Amino acid sequence: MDYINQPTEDIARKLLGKILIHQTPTHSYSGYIVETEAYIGVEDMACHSYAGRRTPRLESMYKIGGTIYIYTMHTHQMLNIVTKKVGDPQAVLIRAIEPLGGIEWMERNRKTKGVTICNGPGKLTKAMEITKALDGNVINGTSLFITDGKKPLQIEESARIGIPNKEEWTSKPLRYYVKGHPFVSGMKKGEMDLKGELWK
DNA sequence: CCACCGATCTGCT
DNA sequence: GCAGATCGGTGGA
Repeated sequence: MDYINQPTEDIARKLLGKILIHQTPTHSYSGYIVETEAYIGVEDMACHSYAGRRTPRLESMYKIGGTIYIYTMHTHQMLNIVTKKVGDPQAVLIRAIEPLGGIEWMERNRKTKGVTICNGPGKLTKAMEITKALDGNVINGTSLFITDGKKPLQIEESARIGIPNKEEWTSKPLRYYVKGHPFVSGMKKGEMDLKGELWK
């Protein structure tokens, strides 16, 4: 997977279906990525690095594509994969996964069962024990990995979640998800495809 | 030092 | 669909 020499939007699409793996000393967690969002850097009003903003907290975004960037808000950790070259602060936010391995431990970490264990950016990091300790490391370099998985049958686009008052950036279709997948955040029952026709 | 503000989540309408 | 909870990062004084 090339995290440097292609547009962030393309990387966000291609991450759908890939397998995210977190190996802790005691557990192995994994799941298919089913929802992502692209953040396009200094021109993107919704991006943390908008207008070249640079603070200690954002430093990882300025590193090489493939770097892990983890942002904390409202006590939740959010997992991003940095894209592009050094000094071009763009990233893809991983918003939801379909659990594959370590499901019982995910349920224990989240104290619940079913789709709510990881159908949102804060939920999946809690489920997989992903913490700020990984911030600044490179994907596939330490304990967090992304490997090839499946291909979505159909990719749906929409505006990003939770981005009000950012002019045209509020409505740009920079959110991508596997059409009909039950683990996508906010998925309504009527929009779910329960016949399993989600992947190629 | 202190006030402001979310790339959220949950629960209720 | 919307309000409230909740708290660390950030920037101004």
